[in-house]
Amino acid sequence: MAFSITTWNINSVRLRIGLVQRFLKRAAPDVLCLQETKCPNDSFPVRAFKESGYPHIEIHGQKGYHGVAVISRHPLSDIDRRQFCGRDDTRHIGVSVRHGRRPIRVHNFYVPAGGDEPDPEKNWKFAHKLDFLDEMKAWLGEGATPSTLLVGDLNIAPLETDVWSHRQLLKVVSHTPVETQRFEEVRAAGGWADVMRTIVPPQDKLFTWWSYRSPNWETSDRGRRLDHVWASPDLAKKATAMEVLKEARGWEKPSDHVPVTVTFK
DNA sequence: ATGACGGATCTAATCCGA
Repeated sequence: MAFSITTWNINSVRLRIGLVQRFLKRAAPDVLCLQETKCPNDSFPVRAFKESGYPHIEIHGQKGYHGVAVISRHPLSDIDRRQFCGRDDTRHIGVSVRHGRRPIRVHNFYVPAGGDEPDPEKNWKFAHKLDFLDEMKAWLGEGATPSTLLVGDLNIAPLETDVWSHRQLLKVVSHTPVETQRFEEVRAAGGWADVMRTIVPPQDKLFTWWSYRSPNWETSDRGRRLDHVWASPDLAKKATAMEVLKEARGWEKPSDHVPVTVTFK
């Protein structure tokens, strides 16, 4: 039985509920993981998702900033809303999806962006980002649990081909060596496979985000791969397809991130 | 090197994103 999952930083779920519905009608994933919902739990557009055929909804939101949600065709259980770095942020939700013989555990993350200055001494946001990654590593390390996925906006572009210019972004937050090394440590500690890169070879450029600040985002194509799908090895072996819906960046009033969908057999 | 845009918020100017 095939299973598909989408991760999408939506940058306000209420503002873009129409775009999300359009996407669901077209791509019809089993599970949709959203980040930056920017929406308190009591004003989440639950009804719109139910009308789109997604009755199972678990949210972890707050007013104004951050916020994650899992939207599913299948029942969800064992909900975990974890705090990181002792802060009352809404950057994680874990669920188990009832599907096939054994449930699929899904962790949906919104890793801190890290601010402008890539120096933890001068910039507390960057220090927070590094601490957050260390805490992810400690919590999810010690080998991946089978049948588990970790998706989300991890706010790091790890490979040279995950940015439009490796050389020009080495000192830009999201692609600095301290971040890309940390990213790799978290991935390796958990035994996760970078599924997008098992489908698209590492030598090919692959982006999921294009800045709002470039009016000609498509022709200049100065993107980064900030959104990720990681899988435990047993699931990674079953990945059959991956789509980055670049077209969504050109929709009316778009998010600056596009949806990433992976299908498993 | 800077600034370019866009969203949320006690709807005006400020913080934040990456």
